[in-house]
Parts: sequence; C-alpha cells; structure tokens
Amino acid sequence: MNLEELNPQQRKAVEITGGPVLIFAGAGSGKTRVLTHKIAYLVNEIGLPPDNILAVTFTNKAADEMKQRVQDLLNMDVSSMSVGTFHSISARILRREIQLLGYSNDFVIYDQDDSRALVKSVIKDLNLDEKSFVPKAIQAHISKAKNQMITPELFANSVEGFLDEKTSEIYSQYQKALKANNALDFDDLLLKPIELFKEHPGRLEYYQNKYQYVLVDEYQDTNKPQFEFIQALSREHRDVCVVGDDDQSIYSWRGADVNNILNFSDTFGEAHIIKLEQNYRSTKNILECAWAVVSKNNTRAEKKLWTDNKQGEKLSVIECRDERDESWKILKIIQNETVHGSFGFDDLVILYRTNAQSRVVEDVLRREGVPYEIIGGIKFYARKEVKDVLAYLRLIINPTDGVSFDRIVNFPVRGIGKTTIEKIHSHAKENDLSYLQVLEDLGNLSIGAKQKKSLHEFNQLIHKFRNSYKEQNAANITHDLLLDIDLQNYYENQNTQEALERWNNVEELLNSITDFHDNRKESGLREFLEEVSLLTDIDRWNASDKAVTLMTIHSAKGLEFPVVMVAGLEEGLFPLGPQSYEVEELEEERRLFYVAVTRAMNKVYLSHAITRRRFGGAPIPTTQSRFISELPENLIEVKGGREQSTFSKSYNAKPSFQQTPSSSSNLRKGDQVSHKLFGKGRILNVEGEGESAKLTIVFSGNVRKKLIAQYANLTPLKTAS
DNA sequence: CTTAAATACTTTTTT
DNA sequence: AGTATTTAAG
Repeated sequence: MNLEELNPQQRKAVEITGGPVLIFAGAGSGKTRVLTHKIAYLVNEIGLPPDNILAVTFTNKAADEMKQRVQDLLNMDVSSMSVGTFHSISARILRREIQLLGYSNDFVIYDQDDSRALVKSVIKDLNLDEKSFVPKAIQAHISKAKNQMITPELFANSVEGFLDEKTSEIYSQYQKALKANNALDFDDLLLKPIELFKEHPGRLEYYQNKYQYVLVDEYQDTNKPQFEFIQALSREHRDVCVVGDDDQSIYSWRGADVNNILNFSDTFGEAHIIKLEQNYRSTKNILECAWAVVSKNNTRAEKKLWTDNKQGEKLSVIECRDERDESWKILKIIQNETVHGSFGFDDLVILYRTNAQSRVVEDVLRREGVPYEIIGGIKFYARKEVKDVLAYLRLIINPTDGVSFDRIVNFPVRGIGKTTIEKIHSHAKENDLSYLQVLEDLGNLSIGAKQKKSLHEFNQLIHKFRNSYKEQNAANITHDLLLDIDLQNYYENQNTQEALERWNNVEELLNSITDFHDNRKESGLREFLEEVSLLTDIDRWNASDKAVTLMTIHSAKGLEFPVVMVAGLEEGLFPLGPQSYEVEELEEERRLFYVAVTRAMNKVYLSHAITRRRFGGAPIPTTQSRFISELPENLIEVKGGREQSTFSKSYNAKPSFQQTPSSSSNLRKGDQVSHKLFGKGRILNVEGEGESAKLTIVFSGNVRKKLIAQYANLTPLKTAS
C-alpha cells in the first residue's frame, strides 16, 4: 500500500494499530485522509475484513464520502463496512435487537417536534398547566438529563421542590409514552444500545466480536452515551482509534464532554498519542489569526498549527451600518470575488452564529440574482406539509404511534375536533389501547354520528395500507395514499400561493421517495422513514452546485472553502448571549470563532453592524465583537468604513452584477434557475438553441412562464445532470 | 366544527 | 417581521 503521500505523523497515525490510538488532528491537517488510509491499511496490511470495522463520523455525508474513498484506495467492495453517525449506527443495531428491550422493530424515530408534541400531551394528561410547564423547556430538561444518562428513576431521587417533582413525573410518563407509541427519540437512539449491552451481555459480546476495530471522528464532540457505547464495544480488544481536536469542541450544550478526548488515555488505558500539526488548508495569516483568538482560552491542550502555505492576504474586517448594509457589502464582496477575482460562487461561504441571520442576506442575494443555497433553518423534512404525509406513512407502519395519529386524524379536515380527539385519548388511556385501536370499536364512544363515520373511514384507510405496504414499494404506497386523501385538491382549492407551494413540497417528497426506491431496490417504506429522520441538511447539500452557500458555523464543521465570510461579529450575537458570560460558555464561542476562520483556505471577511434589529423591532446599537479586538492588528485590514456613500450607492445602484450571457444559453431541460422577479424555478422545456432559445419554466408557486434565454437574465442554480 | 382575527413568540447552535 | 398558536365569531 502506498503511504508515500502522507507526512511522517500522518503515516505513524495510520500504521500504529495495537491498542488505543488518539490522534489530535488540528483544522485542515489531513484528518480524513489519515482515517481513510488507516481503514484501507487495516484491510490491506492487517487483513481485517471490512465488515469487522466500525467507523463513526459526524454526518451521513461524511460517512458516504469516507466509504467511497476507502473503496477507491482499496479497489474492492467495502459495502459491508459499518460507517455512519452514532445515530444511524445505533438505529441499525436496534432494528435487529430492540425486541429484547420490549419494543417492536417497527419503531419510529421521533424528531424534536414529535417529541415536544408528546411532552405536551403528557403534560396535559397529568393535568398540569402549560404556562408553568412549558413543553419546550421541559423537553430540553429531559433531553439534558438523558444526555447525562440520568434515568427517570435517578432523576426522581434528586428532586427538589414542586417544579422538579413534576418535571420528574413528566419525564417518567414521557418515557412510558414513548414505549407505548413504539417510538424512540434521538436521545433514546444512543441510550438503548447501551441498555441492550448491559441487559444482554451476549449481544454485547457479539458486537465486540463483530467490530474488531473501532474508529471515531470528531471525538471531542462525543457525549456520555456515545462514550459509553464506544467503550463498551472496544474495552475487550482495545483496538480503538479516535480523532479530534479540543479546540474545535462546539457541542457542549448538547452534552458533549471535551474531557472524553482530554482523558482518553485514562479511560481506555495507555494510548498512543499522535499530533497532526501541519495544516494544508489555510494561509499563514489565517492560521495566525485563528490561533490568536483561540489561545486566549485557558482550558486547552497547548498546540499550534503551522503551514508551508503562503503568507496570504490580510483578513478583512468590514464595518456596516446595520444588517441590511451588511448584506449589501457581502453582495459586493461576492461580486468582486467572482467577477474581478478568480473564484466561483461555490468557492464562497457565508457563515453566521444563528439561523435567523440568513434572512436579510438571502433577500439581497435573491434580488440581485446571485445563486445561493441555504443549509439549515427550516429543514425540508420538518415542513408541516411534509411531516403530515410522513405521519400517514409512519402510522401505517407503526399503528401505535400516537403523535402521528394526532397529527393526521383531522388532516385533511374531516370534521374531527378537539373534543372528539380528547374523548379518543381518554378512552385509549382507560382501556389501555392505542388511538387507532379505539377506532376499531366506536360503539360506546359518545361522539356525533358524523364523527363516527368519518373516524371509521379514517381507520379503514390506514388498514387498507397496512395490509399492502409490505408487498408494495414505498413510492406506490405514497402515490396511492395521496390520491386517497385527495391532497392535491385540498391544497389547490385553497387557491393561495402558499398552498400551492405546499403541494409542490409534497410532490418533491414523492420524488425523493421514488429516488430512494430507485437507488436501493431492496429497501422499503420503513427504511425510507428511518433515513429521513436521521438525515441532516448538510447531507442533502451538494457542494458542487454553482452557488454561494449560507450556513451556521456549527454546520460548517469539517468543511473548507476558499473564501469565508463571517457575519454579525457583535457582542451578544457572536459571542452570543449576555455580556456576563460563564467562562466555559465564552470559551466555546471562541472555539466556534476558531472553527469559522479555519474553514478558509485563502480569504476571510469578518463583518459587523453598528446597529442591528432583533425580532423586527427598533435598531439597537451594538459593540464590535471582542474576537475582532483579539486579532493581531498587523494581520487585519479594516474596510467599508462609515462613509455614507457605500451604503447609498449600493442601495441605488442598478444591480451591477449580471450573469454572463453565455451561461444562460447553455441551459437544459431540468436545470434549476433563479429569476429576479419569479424567484427559483425549474426548466420544463427548451425550444431552439443558444440565445434565442425559448424556455418553459415552472417557478415556485407553480407559476409557468415562457421566456427567451437572451432576455430572461436567468441565474443557473443546479444542472439536471 | 370551521374559519378568521387577535395575540404570542421568535434567535443559539443539531442528531 | 414573520410565523405559530390561541381565541372569537359563524
């Protein structure tokens, strides 16, 4: 095997195999390359079969890429290797084993919304006031407890005061409700395998045997259950390799414990420790600035990245009047880097601390016809209309799912109101039935005849699909279902842009189910639902699209871009929160800044606004982020300035940015484009060629237009291929 | 029970 | 400002 292309440390990291290995991998130090080579090395040189390897990554996308790269290195089929996120690996194990814990393997995975809905209904069942027991807060509290592996029993032992006592009660009821619904929340996904291993040592032994080598990426962001999972699997053979960087630990709010990496040797026993400190990504200036800020932190392992890359340009600090001006200045930078500079749209990323910041920037980019893509925010699979359809599919597979039942029993409207639903709930509770089972025998339920009929029909519908879903493929089922509930008419009759948009999203869901089925013939509805609940936005992102990317810094972890713009560098926004910080929280913000800056290869722009409005209120004066003052003065250049002209100029100027004419002449059927007036659209048909081609385009809201390429001034977003 | 109007809430970050 | 939820009228 060829390890020539690795530097000495990287090579050592690949070749050391007996016993625990800890790799401190700084930003851009070639960590993915080390991991893929190490796996290839294990297979090729050590002779370990791929299905005896477990590799945990931070996103599904990273998992796919890792598998592909190993496959390319080895030139053999490695599909039997277990690569995935903690959540997807756990889900896979549980599909096979969960009967041992008293669930059925048709369990559904509840996302945050679902789990909040369940908390809400538990609060209601306990006759507690939603004003004093805010579902969202309670859910956060429960999730935090679960992340620390505090069971309902343990929680009950340490209650103090009324509020705690009731929270404990809700927690315990919530857990019971999950089981009754045959559902797991995200936290359960991590906890249940550990429970399985504790209660059934034979199963643990099986998996210890199966996963003879365990690798974990982004180890600094593992929490207690994840740590225990890895430890359980590898404590016998001790062949475990973790990779991480304490300076990039940014998930402590989710229970991640940086001590997992700092105390690795203590917990796994005498480990080989390797440090990768050569950075291949960024310029010297960028690294110097990133280090200047993060080194202000007290609790960190002392280290400094170095690079052979060139000095590079100074980092730019852009001062803006307000968030609108900031967006305009970002636009100017994009224009400058793409038209006058040598970068493409996909070389640029705009990073921010909170999702809410994307809106203003998006407004300007859309209006000026700059192709962009937003990661995060309102996730596709979290949209109401999509979740409604998914709820049908979930109920078909898992008829005990009460959260999904509540969601669709009156969607589309079929005359079932609040009181009827409450009667179903109480009847279910008294007789220990699932909601759907209640519908089997409506005789002794005191509800109207109209309601009875309607509920009966609903029940028939679900059962019809329950009887056929195993033989049919997922796309057909969904298609038939949509016809049966007549959803298209439901939306089209509302006759609003919004409703049409929603129907489009439902159609897109159907498309993605068809896609899924085409790619994985052996997989059915259940597999699709699982994939959907564990997919992140980053997983759906196509990095090669010719568009500027907008995302939070958290989402950007592990990625790199030639040009990085970080917006909103103001006290209270970044670092986020009150000025009076707990030291640990401030240090995490600082690490976040470190992550943001080290995404950049060539150029960094840092912008801050002098005033900013929050919640659409009045503009509030801001203070420049302390992180800017922590940068070495000789490495930054302050631009933009206060002069009025930049602001008004950018406001009044005709959009100086035009798509080059040639690009709109190459458009083909199926391409996605953006239009100044009509927004995003997809090309349905092309008549003629080149500049004079006539394009039929369907824009959002199902608006169809026929445009001539030459005059349409379209911005290509995605090509169909 | 449904629809329209009033009001409350949003902004941490994500699996 | 924009969206979700709650309340009042039909």
